[in-house]
Parts: sequence; C-alpha cells; structure tokens
Amino acid sequence: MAVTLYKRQRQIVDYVAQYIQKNGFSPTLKEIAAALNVSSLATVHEHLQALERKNVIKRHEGTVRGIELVDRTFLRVTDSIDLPILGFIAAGSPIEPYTDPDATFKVSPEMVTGKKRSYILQVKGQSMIEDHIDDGDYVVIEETQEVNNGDIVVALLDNGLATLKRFYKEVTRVRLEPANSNMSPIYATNVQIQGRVVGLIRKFRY
DNA sequence: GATCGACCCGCGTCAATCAT
DNA sequence: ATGATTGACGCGGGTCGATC
Repeated sequence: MAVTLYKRQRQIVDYVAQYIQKNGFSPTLKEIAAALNVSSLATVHEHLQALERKNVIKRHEGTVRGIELVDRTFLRVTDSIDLPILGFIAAGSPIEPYTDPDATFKVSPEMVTGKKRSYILQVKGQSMIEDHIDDGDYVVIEETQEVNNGDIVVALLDNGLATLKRFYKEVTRVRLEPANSNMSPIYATNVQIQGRVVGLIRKFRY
C-alpha cells in the first residue's frame, strides 16, 4: 500500500534518513527545523506526527532523538547517501586514518540498512581475497556489535589492532577466519566487534 | 469569492538534564 | 537542592494555493 508524502514530509524523511546514516542517531526537532529553514519546532512536530500516522517513522516517547525510520521504501528513492571514509583496514594493523579526513563516498541507499551508522574503510592487503575483497577495495561497514557466525566483521583485538575477517563464535573463544588459504585464522578471547561489512565498492585500475 | 487542506508561526507549558 | 537550559508538545491562529 503506497503512502503519499507531501513535499515537506518528504524532505523531513530524507533529512532524517541521511542524518541517521551519518551519525547513528536521529536529529532533534531543532536540527530538523534548521535543515528545513523553518523557525518553529511546532511545524516540525506536526509533520512528524503526520509521518507517524502514515507509519513512515516511529517515535519513542519521552526520548530525545527518538525518531526511527520504519518504512525504508522511502529511503530507497533518495538519490544517494554520503558515507565518511574513516580509514584503511589491513589484516593486523590499527585502523589507519584516511588521507583526507573529510572524504566521503556517495553510495546508493540500497547499500545500507538505514538503522545504524555506516561508514567506509579502504582495504589493504588480500586476507579476504577469496571472498572477492581485494586490496584497494572499499567496504561499507555498519556499526554494530550484533553479528552472526559467518559475517565479515571489523574486529578490534586486545592488542589494539584491527582486522577484517569472518566471525565465528566458538565455545570459549572467537575465531576470525581470513578468506585466503595462505593465511591462518586468528583465535581470540577478548574481541571488540566494531561493525560488519554490508557492502563492497571497487574501483577498477587499468 | 468561498472553502479546504497544507504549511507555518508564536506562545505557553512541561519534563529531563545540566551546571552551580 | 535549586535554577537554567534544552527538547518536546499543544493550542490557537495566519498565509497560500488549488478547487469548486
């Protein structure tokens, strides 16, 4: 059942979706008002109520920044989302900051879930080559600690080093499995999951 | 011209959080 | 503990454009 959004409501949905992608939480009414160039928060409030009635968003009562995008079909028609490129990820090195700290990559909204903050890392090395993730590729990371066995994750080891591997929970430890038959898995008991890979972008180099 | 709906505003109020 | 600030909400009312 298609829902019709008016121009302003459409703008609010687009802004909220982009904001959540970028920051991992929703904007305040004040921020939305500023983005829409309106001076009254009541105006924003009214539009949000309308959007909630249409089941496009959900608001968590009594919570600051409690707007959740329910209907992701509206996210899909936005042109693109700017995701920050945070750095380089290599097997067994700390995440190295990207050369240009303000660099972003425009990606299709299809590339992200729209529920959590996402960002991009550039891959160094070929530890995931058999999963078709090559040196120089860009991976889209969704910031989450909730991962399943087999997910490709960004894991922070207890020595402070970060790595991109497939995640497998074992009885007493975690196995971080490379996709490269020349490399061995990493076993660790104390692993911090930074996020999981939800997309891959490749520039061909000739 | 009258009506209607969308959009917008100002003002007052309340609750939560922060600073002192 | 208290006052200030911030974020959110409700209410009444105004403007504007489309439609009849």
